[in-house]
Amino acid sequence: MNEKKERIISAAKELIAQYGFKKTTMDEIAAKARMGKSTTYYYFKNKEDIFAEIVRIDSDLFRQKLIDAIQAAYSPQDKIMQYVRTRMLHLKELSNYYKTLTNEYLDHYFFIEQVREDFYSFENKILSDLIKEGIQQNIFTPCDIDVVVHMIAIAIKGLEYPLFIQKEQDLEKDSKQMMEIIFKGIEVKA
Amino acid sequence: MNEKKERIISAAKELIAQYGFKKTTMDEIAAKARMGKSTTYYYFKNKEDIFAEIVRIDSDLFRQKLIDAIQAAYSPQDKIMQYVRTRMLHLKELSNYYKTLTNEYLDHYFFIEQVREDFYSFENKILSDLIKEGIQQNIFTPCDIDVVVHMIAIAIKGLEYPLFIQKEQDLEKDSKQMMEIIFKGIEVKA
DNA sequence: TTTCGACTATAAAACGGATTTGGTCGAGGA
DNA sequence: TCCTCGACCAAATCCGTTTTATAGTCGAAA
Repeated sequence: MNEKKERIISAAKELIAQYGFKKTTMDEIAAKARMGKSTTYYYFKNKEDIFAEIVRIDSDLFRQKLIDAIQAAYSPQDKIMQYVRTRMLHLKELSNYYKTLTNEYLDHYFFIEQVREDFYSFENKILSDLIKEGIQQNIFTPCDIDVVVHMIAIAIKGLEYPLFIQKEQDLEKDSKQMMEIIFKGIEVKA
Repeated sequence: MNEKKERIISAAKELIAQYGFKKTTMDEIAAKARMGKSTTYYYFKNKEDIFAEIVRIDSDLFRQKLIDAIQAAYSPQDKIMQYVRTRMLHLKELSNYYKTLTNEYLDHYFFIEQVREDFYSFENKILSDLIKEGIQQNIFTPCDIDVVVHMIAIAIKGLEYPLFIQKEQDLEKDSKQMMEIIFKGIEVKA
């Protein structure tokens, strides 16, 4: 990516993070990037394209952080726990990306659905592999992996909820406790 | 409650269920209840009060169904499972009540917060008691009850999510599987 | 190849008058 | 005293119109 393109992305990123996609104008983006509005159209097809690029960058960053978190952990339990923890902690920082995934007024943009699906697949693959690994190591009971992954995904949705309604919550602690219960259960062992 | 009041409630309930609180006018409610608009003000302080009463009635109904479900079950596990299952299944039917609890454009009405808090306390109490019961019967491991209840509440939020975004989902199956995992955990028992 | 000012078409905002709507009041009926 | 309602009000909402803002184009020029 050349330097001009980066200037546009950088400007748009800041503006959109602060004012949202709709309230940010191409004039503002161009001004902040120190060029005429028309010039931005030399580098990007349209406004939506700029946004798509920003989301793509955030998405890659987010995934990399998740992968790093997993690799830094050892046991399958710890890997899953770090995955969930990292997911929660970074989600609120990556506001553009998160808004993209949740804000429904963006639904009609074509690429959004793609981004959501891509992340869903990514998450599904990671969790499936970790569960599989755990079963092979005789750490997790043999089970329907898809069901377990689906349940973890639901639990994550629940953990995400306070984020969604902007309620302050100890995401790290909640994530940890939730995964602990999913690992151990609450019944007395026979 | 006298007969006139019931006529107002009944009329308002149907209209609001169909058109929503905002789009339903006092004239319509009065007409459907076969009385002059002014008369409705003899029985209720204002429009909001009518709505509050409807929500209160739905709320009572909902709670009763939950209590019944618990009493029909035996083991603590089954009670909790039936609680969650019943909660999911009836939530979408009680549209007025559910909208009240989730639709944020009602946030500014004072009584809504109260309704939410009341239900939260109710749910908390029920779940706490069931967990406590399970621990006493040596079925659940001794643990921080508040944490466990909080985690179940989060799991419920996650299960609720498809309801919230109107996505079709097998709530009954998901509820069952989720609770099974929370009871048993996914780790191999030592 | 890159930049931009001038331009266009359309979507959104601003406006203002007409209408609707939540709520009050006092007269009158049971 | 309890209940009902028509007439009324102020505020909110609606709706058609005009004005403005904005995304995107184009051709000239550097």
